[in-house]
Amino acid sequence: MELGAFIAENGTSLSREPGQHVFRQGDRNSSLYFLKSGLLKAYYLSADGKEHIKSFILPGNHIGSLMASHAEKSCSFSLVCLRQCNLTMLPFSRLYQAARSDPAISAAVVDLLLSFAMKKEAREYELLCLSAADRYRRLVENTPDLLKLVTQNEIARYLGVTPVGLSRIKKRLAG
Amino acid sequence: MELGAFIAENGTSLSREPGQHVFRQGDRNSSLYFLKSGLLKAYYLSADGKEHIKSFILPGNHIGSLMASHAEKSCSFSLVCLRQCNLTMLPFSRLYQAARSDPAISAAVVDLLLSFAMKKEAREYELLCLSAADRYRRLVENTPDLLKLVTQNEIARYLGVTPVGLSRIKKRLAG
DNA sequence: TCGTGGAATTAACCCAAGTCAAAACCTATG
DNA sequence: CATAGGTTTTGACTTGGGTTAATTCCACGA
Repeated sequence: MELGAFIAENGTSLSREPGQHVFRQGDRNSSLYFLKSGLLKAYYLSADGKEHIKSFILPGNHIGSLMASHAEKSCSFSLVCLRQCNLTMLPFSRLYQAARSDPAISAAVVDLLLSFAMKKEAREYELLCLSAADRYRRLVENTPDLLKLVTQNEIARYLGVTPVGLSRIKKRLAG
Repeated sequence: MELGAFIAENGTSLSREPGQHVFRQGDRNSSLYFLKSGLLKAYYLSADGKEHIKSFILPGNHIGSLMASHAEKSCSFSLVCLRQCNLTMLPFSRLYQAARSDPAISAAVVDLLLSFAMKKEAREYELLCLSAADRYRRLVENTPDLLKLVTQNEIARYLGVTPVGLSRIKKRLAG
């Protein structure tokens, strides 16, 4: 992958222990992160202290705050390690600069944004059209491996229900 | 705007009457549409016949099915005119082709995808973290003009509640 | 093997929102 | 005006999920 090579060459490596943050909601962080190994959790913390999980990031995937990178705003979510993580960090600006002169990089950036947009669109669909029970069923079907990596507690907050709620949903589906 | 000029030159114009579709859920349509005037509604129709509104498109904005354009899939939603519409249509492929040779176009495509991704991300946030009442309040604050353009019925399905539900929410907020 | 702490389940209660159906309200048209 | 259409509101009932707190389950280390 072109982009992977570029990031590997130009980015800086970092590693983090479980529980450590890569960045926090409110930070100014306009970098793109590539996860080499480990497991990340991207989450929102609402005013009343409730956690809502935006996504889990598995090795081989990218993450970064678009808002902070492009809208002169601060990060709208936090990024924390659930496992020991090895990442590569690269400022978005450096990537765009490279894209300007190298068509292959440019195409890779388009691909990256595209796959990102499609993921977000799929999630929008699930949150808008499906019930919590349906979302859980889908998760079990599509990414059963994730269930083994994180607690049910976190699955619940990813699906948009409370842990208690998810427990009941499971019971209903099983019964 | 570079991109606007390119689309205007290379795209084909079309117009549609209220109620007519630009494309339907299940279609193979890999074009990007630019709305010159009118009002569009992008919506999902679920298996049990329920409509969920993905977004409203106002003049000056773009819309198209990323899924259909890039994942060899069919459109996951339908696009219909709520008013008389004037659009410009351009196959995504033509855009990418142009982007390969013209850095300005390439940058514009990146911008387009970026703003698209950010919109989707904001919507994901609202659906995941906010209550229906909060989403309604936000809508009233941020896009009050939209309330005048579409029925409350449609606002409800955009917010993820039933028309009856929204009526009650309004009452509660007012009381 | 026993405790200890976190995770998951269960129970009891409440409220928001769905459903269905009826009523009230518009707005345009003949 | 009067009516017919669609839109919004209201009512009565049901249900899914939140909240809190108690209980059970489990994994792990002393």
